[in-house]
Amino acid sequence: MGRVKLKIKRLESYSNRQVTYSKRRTGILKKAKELSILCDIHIILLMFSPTGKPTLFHGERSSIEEVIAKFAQLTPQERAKRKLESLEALRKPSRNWTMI
Amino acid sequence: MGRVKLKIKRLESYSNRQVTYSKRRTGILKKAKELSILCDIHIILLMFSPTGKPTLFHGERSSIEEVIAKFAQLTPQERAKRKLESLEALRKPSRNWTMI
DNA sequence: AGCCCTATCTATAAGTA
DNA sequence: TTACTTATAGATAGGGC
Repeated sequence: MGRVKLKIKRLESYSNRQVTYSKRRTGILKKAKELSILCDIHIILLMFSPTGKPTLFHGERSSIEEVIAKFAQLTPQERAKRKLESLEALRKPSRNWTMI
Repeated sequence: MGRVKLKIKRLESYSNRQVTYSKRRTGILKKAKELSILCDIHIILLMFSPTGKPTLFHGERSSIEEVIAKFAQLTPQERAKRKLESLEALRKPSRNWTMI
């Protein structure tokens, strides 16, 4: 969608990967938000920049735990039992996150 | 991106939400795949159709467990210890999933 | 319920300052 | 580099089968 048609393969230049990530991150986040609103659905988008910085998007209706539990088709009982223990770390503050 | 500019709000009609979901799902999956390849990054996209059918995309380099563990900044040791127990259900077969 | 079409809107690759 | 611009490629809303 630019001046030139890109081949979809790993960009050679690191700085190019950063610039492209930055631009496309904005775009895909917008798409995820629009989709979640228009169609009233649960959605999770989790991605890492080339430098390793994570971005998490989830719809307004749901936390990441809820969506993943839904995906795993856990019953509420199972969910409570397991407590989605491994995901609790996601709630720890003071991380280099972008949470949306 | 169509004949008319859509207002980004919940679509009134259920059938319309389904149709729009189907179209935009294709689009956002393509974006996720392109981003993961171009920028050589980890990414997870998990979404549910209006009927509740889940779709999971993850880059070729990583499983959902790996990406989420990375996000949670678990060490390999922690990861092994916890075994990401709650996510094991994701591996169960014969679900109504689209895994990509 | 899909699957094509295409006018129209949107994202973005390079370019520019 | 940090934005901003814009020509162009890409996504999609509504319509037709």
